[in-house]
Amino acid sequence: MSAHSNFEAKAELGTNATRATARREQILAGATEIFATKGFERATIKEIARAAGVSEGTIYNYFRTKTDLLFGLLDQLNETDERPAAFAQLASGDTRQMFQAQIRKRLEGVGEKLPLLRALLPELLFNEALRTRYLREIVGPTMQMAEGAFGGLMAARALRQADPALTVRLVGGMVFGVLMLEMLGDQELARQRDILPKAIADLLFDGMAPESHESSAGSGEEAR
Amino acid sequence: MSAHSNFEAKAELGTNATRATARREQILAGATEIFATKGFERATIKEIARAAGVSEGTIYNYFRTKTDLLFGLLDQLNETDERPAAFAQLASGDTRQMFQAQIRKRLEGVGEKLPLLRALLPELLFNEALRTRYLREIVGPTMQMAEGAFGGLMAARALRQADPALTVRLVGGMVFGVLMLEMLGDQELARQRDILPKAIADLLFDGMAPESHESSAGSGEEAR
Amino acid sequence: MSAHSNFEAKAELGTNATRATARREQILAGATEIFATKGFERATIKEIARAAGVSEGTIYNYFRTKTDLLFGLLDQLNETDERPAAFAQLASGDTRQMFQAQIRKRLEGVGEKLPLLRALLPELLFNEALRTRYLREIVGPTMQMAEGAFGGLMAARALRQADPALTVRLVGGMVFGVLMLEMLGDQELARQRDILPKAIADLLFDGMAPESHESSAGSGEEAR
Amino acid sequence: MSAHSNFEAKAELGTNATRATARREQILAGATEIFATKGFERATIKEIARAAGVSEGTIYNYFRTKTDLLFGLLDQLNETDERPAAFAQLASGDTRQMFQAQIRKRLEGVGEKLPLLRALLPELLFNEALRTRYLREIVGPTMQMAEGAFGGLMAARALRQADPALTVRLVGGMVFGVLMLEMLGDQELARQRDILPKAIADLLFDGMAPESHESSAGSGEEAR
DNA sequence: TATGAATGAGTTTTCATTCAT
DNA sequence: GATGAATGAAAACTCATTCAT
Repeated sequence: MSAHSNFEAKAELGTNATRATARREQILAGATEIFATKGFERATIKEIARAAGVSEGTIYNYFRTKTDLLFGLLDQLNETDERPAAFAQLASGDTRQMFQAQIRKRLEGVGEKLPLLRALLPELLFNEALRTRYLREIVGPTMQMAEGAFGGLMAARALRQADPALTVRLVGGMVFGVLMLEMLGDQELARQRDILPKAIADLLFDGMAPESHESSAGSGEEAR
Repeated sequence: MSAHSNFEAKAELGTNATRATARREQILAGATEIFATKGFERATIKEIARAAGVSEGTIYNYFRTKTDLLFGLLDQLNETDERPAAFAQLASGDTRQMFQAQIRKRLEGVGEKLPLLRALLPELLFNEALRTRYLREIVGPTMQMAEGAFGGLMAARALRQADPALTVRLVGGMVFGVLMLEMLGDQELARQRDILPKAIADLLFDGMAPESHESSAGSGEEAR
Repeated sequence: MSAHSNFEAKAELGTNATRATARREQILAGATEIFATKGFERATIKEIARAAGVSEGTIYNYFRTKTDLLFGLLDQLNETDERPAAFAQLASGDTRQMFQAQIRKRLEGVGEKLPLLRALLPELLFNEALRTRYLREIVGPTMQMAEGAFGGLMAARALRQADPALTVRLVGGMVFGVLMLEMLGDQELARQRDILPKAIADLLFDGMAPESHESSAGSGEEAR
Repeated sequence: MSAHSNFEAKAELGTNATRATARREQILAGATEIFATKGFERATIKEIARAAGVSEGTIYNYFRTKTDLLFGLLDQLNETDERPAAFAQLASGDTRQMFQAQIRKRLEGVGEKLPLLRALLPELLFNEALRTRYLREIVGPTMQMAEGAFGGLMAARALRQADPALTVRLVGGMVFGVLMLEMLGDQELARQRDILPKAIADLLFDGMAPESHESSAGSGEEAR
């Protein structure tokens, strides 16, 4: 997204109510871009305004402070999320296939929101209020949903017996950590990105039963 | 570490050469404390000086800029590391036990350096030079060593056949990600912190072979 | 005067010409309220608009700049003034009684306009143009009229012989200064506010003649 | 005081302890000058810094905020005050002469501090905290002292019988109000400034007794 | 005429860095 | 070497004013 890509956005604005919403999103897009590039503190309102195609003053008509922009990003993260549907399907069909597909979808979804994550993550470590809201609104619900799905699979003997809460955190942490490693510039991961879902699925399901071993070796979705 | 705990450090200084080194470390300790608490940008030299028990001017006798302090932390991360010895032992004895112990040790080691990590991590995302050095000096060597160890285990059929490079990243990412989740305030992980090494080992080794299954169920180090 | 008390004023407007005038006054009322509360600089057009029940843009249809609002207040001060009649009556009847009554009336009049005064006064010190107009249009005429009245009284031996111009300024200054002391929060004055006119009259007339002494002690209007 | 008159002040600084004090006063002098000229809000830190001969940053090494500068002025007003001695002498000698001399001294004293007053006065109306401190630290003590002195005179029959508290406020208000009128540009007062003390004394003492009348007419201190 | 969103100049304040002592 | 006062560039934020609707 170029720093000037939003300049014509004004023309597209519709009714009075939607204009405000559109303007808000326009600004948040600019903020995401700059925050993700330089981090929250090093980003200046001037830059964000330029990237969003508005004046500095306008930003303050929509967000009370620079920090409010950060919280605005959280809201956006919330809105663009279709977690609910995501895990529901896990329980049906060939579990391993479903799981692998699910992981792939999650990775892609996160990939799209990577800039948003890069923008938020460092601040989450230092801003207590932001962290609390993130935990309550994003991490918490996701974990609960996943625990349910994992618990279901385990009950159905479709997954190795273990503590669902812990397992979910291990898998979630793995996805999260692998993503961070990639953000940090690990080349190997970038290269093998396509086999990642399969590798993760293998790790989880190989422990299930003897026959799962061959499945790991020969079957499954090909890396795209 | 209290903000005033270093005030008397000056008295303990020895020879001329070591005095300078000690002073450097004194300053880096202060920097770690403050960076970890407030992040790099929000930390001020004044605060760091106070935490380190020196004056602002003195800091500039040892570090050219505030950013150099950050790079100084990297050096410190390097020094305190005994990675070499760490993975060497993996190849011998009961692999699973060793692995589990190893993971535990790693987690504890990282735990000690958590402040250092909190201080560095966010900046790694935005400071290209820092990131490059981190990858070259820390991540790279660690990964290579671990790849060697994992590769050895796999060759000895002591670990499930898979791409060692990818496996190492999955495991490393998991440790890393789980740590981040905990830093973000996940309560469940904090509660189960002691079983974590076993859970990770189970995940890795259960996929191995039929007999490993019972090992997962009955054996193993108890949670402390 | 509540911040929302003027919202329905629009409905009461009459002919085209008076509508404009009414709107002007509506705005000036809002300006007075806010200026008096926060001072000229700290008052914002947005606040004034809200207090006046109009939009910011509308204010600029009636006043070219924020400073023009200030000058508008001067005009209002002029209009509400019935100084002419005020001093005329001084020359007749029991001078002391009349004087005392007059002072009381003046104090009450000023009391009503206190917000206006609070709004204007500080700016008078720093805005040369405003001050000049204030002197020419308000202070000057008032002083002249009062000088005439005082001069008349002195000529009629109804008042101690003295320079009328100076005496008027002493009395005017006293009224003014006492008012300021009260605005600054002096409690004693607030408590004795009702006897003030008598005390001032006593001060002025006791110097007249021997018999005025007892008048000071026993007679006179009671404090309400 | 010109905007650049303090540039060489730095050279005159002495010991470490006094340097800080001198720098503080240097800054307060600049603040007084600019506040008195343009008012608190319109004054900018940049201007004050230039007038004080320091950089903007330096001001913030001595005062936490712009408002703190204002409170610093209050402190200065306190220090330069020799009220205590002032009223003590009233009780002795020819009361009227003493009083007149006292008023003259007060007027001169206030004259010196006129810039300080101009700087503070408008803000006193709108800044509650400032006003409270001003009342407690300046107005209150002054009034109490004067009440004592006036009460003493009245008890000694050297002054017309009246409520001392109210009388003090009338006289104080008169001095204050006359000063304001002069600040507002009244020419008459500027012209008669020298006779002011006598005129005020006359007003107060003529009400005393028959023989005081001639004193008012023929005697007394000549205008300088 | 009335509206209120948009603008950007101008303000206070912070803080890395320098340098005289 | 050590100190910490001085500096001024740069940032967040405010608000009078404009102007399209």
